[in-house]
Amino acid sequence: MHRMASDTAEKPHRIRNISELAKLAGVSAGTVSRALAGKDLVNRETRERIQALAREHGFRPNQMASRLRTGQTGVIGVVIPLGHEQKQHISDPFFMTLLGHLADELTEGGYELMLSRVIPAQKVDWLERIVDSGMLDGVLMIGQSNQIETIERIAEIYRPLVVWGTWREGQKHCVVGTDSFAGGRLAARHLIARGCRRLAFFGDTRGLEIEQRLDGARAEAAESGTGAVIEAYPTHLSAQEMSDQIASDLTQMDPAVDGIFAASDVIAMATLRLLHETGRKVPGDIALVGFDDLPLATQTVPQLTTIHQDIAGGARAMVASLMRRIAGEDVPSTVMAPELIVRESA
Amino acid sequence: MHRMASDTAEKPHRIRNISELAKLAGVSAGTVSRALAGKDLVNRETRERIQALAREHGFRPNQMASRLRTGQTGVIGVVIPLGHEQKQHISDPFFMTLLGHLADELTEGGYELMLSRVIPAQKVDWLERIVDSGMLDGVLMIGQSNQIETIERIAEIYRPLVVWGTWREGQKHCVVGTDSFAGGRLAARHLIARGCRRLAFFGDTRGLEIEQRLDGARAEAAESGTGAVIEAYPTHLSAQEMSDQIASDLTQMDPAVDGIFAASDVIAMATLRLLHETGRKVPGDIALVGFDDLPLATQTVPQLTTIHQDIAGGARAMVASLMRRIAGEDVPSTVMAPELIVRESA
DNA sequence: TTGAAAGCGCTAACAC
DNA sequence: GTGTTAGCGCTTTCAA
Repeated sequence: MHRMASDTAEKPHRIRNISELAKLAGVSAGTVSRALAGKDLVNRETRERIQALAREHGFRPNQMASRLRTGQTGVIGVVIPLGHEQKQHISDPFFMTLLGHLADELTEGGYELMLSRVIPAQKVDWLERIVDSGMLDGVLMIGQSNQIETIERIAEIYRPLVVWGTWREGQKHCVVGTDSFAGGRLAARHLIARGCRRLAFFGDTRGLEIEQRLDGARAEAAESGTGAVIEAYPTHLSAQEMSDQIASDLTQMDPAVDGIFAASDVIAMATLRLLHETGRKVPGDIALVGFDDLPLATQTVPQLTTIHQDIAGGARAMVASLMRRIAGEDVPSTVMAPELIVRESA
Repeated sequence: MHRMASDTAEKPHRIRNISELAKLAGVSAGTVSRALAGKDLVNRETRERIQALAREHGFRPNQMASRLRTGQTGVIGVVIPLGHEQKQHISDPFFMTLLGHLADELTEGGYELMLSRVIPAQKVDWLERIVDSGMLDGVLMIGQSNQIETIERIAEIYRPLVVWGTWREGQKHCVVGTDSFAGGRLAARHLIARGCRRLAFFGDTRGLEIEQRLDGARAEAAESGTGAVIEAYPTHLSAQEMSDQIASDLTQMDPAVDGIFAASDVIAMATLRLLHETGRKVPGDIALVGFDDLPLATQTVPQLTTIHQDIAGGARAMVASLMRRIAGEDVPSTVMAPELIVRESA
């Protein structure tokens, strides 16, 4: 019944496009376009009148058309390739944290974010499809997975592409990431320094970054002159499988293992729980170092000693590099130094 | 500039649009369009020749143009409004898990996903801007925050909108979510059944869902006839502040508190650690129930007893409802039943 | 300061 | 089967 009141206002027929608004305002479409864009080529009075009219009718110019016309999409693609581990969920906390920061940065820069979670194995030309879609001003990739060749190939012909990941000698594409090898060294050095000699590495080395973390740790062990050794255990990335895998690794591995380097905080957290269940004290019986320094690393019992990656800074660097590449500049890769954060688990 | 040798193809000059390809193939643009779309109106031989040519030159039709023309964007907007808690990061695990599932569902349905993280306070017409952008076939919202009025207003005029959240009597917009009130009841009932009488609730009740969880718990306590009482403590959502807040709540609250209902697993996890630090055993000294049943709930020590929300099922329901709304159907809200998962913390 | 007109690249109705 | 044509809704010269 109170509804009647609102009907007294003449039913504002919905404006569908700029020329309908133009007709209403008694000007041409061009003028409306200019007015709505806030250009000062149009008379201030006319401009404000048109803007008011648009607001009143809830009209907003069609972005698709505008973008087609200008050739600028204002959209950045963020893609997460799931190459070697299809079960890996997009909700992987590290990716999500990075995605969050990316979203913040992009939004701030006035860009929209188009998210693709792709399984490269399903389509050979997955990346071509994305960069050639005509919908994107640039592409940000989270993780290289096992798709380095594809990335290199596309990077040759598509400049506005920046990838999160570890840098490798001689590569052509622009990456932003932490020095995984150095991170691995840091972890092993800490473990060895506190007396560990038989180390276990938990992680899926099919990914380049993880492989380099292991390589770094191995290099450190070898050069330590302590005779410390590292045995690697492949770890699946999906939650349940990871748990099962770690549980079985834990029972089957050499009981003399006194230190574990987990390739991520998520793996470390699962390991922590499983260790607790089998009655082994951390760090008393076994020391444990994680990787990433996610927020959750401070919430475990004991808190995780881990290798810090500057995720927010990385996101900023990715977006900054991408912007410069969109502008035509050639931007080199960014390698950030990892940092050991000593908490309680090692 | 003159075109000297056009046919010898010494340099694979990049094809820029459909008519360039048409010229190359010796057909019209229309035919190329049809061929590339795989329509069987064109001669199979011609079609294959054109497709081969396109592949050879790495040509892909401009999506922006195609979408403008057809009026179908193939893009779904996923928006996360950060109303009452601007510090809440997009990487909130619950949102991210839901987002992951949404991405899976949408990708499967052939849709792209455009992600917006918005702070409604900064722009009154934030939702209008999104739905009127002309870039989206539909919008999915994760969480209602304190923006119910805005959502209701837009839902009246924009049909393809589905929101994750709790359902409230008389609302107009389409939500998919768990019955928060029932979830609150479940948590309180369990706590009371195991003997707790002085309960604390940790959560930010400015969000409708959280408020209803508390209401449900209070209703259950009142009806239990046991004299159980619940005191609520507001909790901030950003990681560090949350921790500090809980720490101070824990020291200041009535020492007789024997059960805690945390509004989310993330809050529960932080509480667990803080309780441990102050030497209180869970569930021995204090029982603890979380909410959400995120993967991390199984990785804490002790594992979290929590209220399960079917996130994957919810994502599926959201996408399904949205598709039907896009098709013009009117789809009612979906309320899923919460489920108590008893693990170790209570 | 404004209007007219020419597209951006693609699709689909209508010819032939 | 394939070509022609007329836009989708907007921006931007070019004129006036």
